[in-house]
Amino acid sequence: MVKNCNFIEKLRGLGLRPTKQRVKMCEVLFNREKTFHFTINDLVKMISEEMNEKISLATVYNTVHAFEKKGYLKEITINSDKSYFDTNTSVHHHFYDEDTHELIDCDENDIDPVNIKKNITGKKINSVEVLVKVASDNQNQKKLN
Amino acid sequence: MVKNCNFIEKLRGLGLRPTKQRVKMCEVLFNREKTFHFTINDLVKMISEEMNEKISLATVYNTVHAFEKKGYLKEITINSDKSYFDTNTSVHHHFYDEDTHELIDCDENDIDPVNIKKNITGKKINSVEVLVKVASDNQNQKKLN
DNA sequence: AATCTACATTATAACAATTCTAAACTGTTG
DNA sequence: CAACAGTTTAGAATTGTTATAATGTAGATT
Ligand SMILES: [Mn+2]
Ligand SMILES: [Mn+2]
Ligand SMILES: [Zn+2]
Ligand SMILES: [Zn+2]
Repeated sequence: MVKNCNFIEKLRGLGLRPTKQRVKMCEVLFNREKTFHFTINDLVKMISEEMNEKISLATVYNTVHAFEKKGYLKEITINSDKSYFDTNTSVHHHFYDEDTHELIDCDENDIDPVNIKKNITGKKINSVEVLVKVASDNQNQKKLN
Repeated sequence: MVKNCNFIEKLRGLGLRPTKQRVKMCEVLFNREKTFHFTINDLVKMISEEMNEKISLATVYNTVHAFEKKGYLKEITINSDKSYFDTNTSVHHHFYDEDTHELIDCDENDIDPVNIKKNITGKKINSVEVLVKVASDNQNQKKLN
């Protein structure tokens, strides 16, 4: 799903009919080098800009959830106002820029493995994810006060 | 705010009038040994059970936000469906039980300090929080398949 | 104690994100 | 080319949250 433009076959392979809406969404979502983090609204905006025909909001929700269910998108919880999604479906860490509300993926070199020393009886660990919140280091602005 | 029942003085000290709604909410929220994680709905339910008079939903929202602003509650983002709040306002890590949807605080002994090796130019780190998702270790259930 | 006023509570409306519904449409199979 | 299951769609419904504006009240002022 990460390679080039034959999303039609890829969708079929997932048991999803390759409608033009889905193919367009694949292009927007998966035809890129880097991880993409987005909200439904971001996505609707991008699609309507790139497309001459309009795509229904319901379809965007439907398709995002279909891709999520198939394991090609992952929901990321940053803030309870709205859902974020991520084309990087692995367990991974994030930086979150509180000024720009931008998410940045970490790779293995960015954060050392997290050492969990507690275990909860009868429970196994499914994921360990770190969220690092950053904001502008406003030394300059402080001087203004 | 964590001690006993003279919340009236404590509220006044914060510049908040000690109305009976606020005092009741203090009792529910802060009269406990351990950290308390809750949603607005949890709280409304608990209050209406403990109280003979009813309290307005708007007041619960107002008061939770007032306490948050004063630094006695912290919003925790677990899931984008609804907001969670935490009586532990420090930067700290959580275990999240995906079966019971329960949050458990970590203390310093539970997780080693997280070593962040990346820095983003012009940005400073405001917080580093780990979310460990756990679920029942269902070896037994697997045998049933 | 009565009055005053800024702050609080309340019911309800408004709102935004998301999900549901049911009718119209379309990709696929035979 | 049917026929059918899966898909899209507009709009309604639902949910969590915030705004509004009328009423109530804590605490100060007289
Ligand atoms: Mn928030
Ligand atoms: Mn969710
Ligand atoms: Zn990511
Ligand atoms: Zn906590």
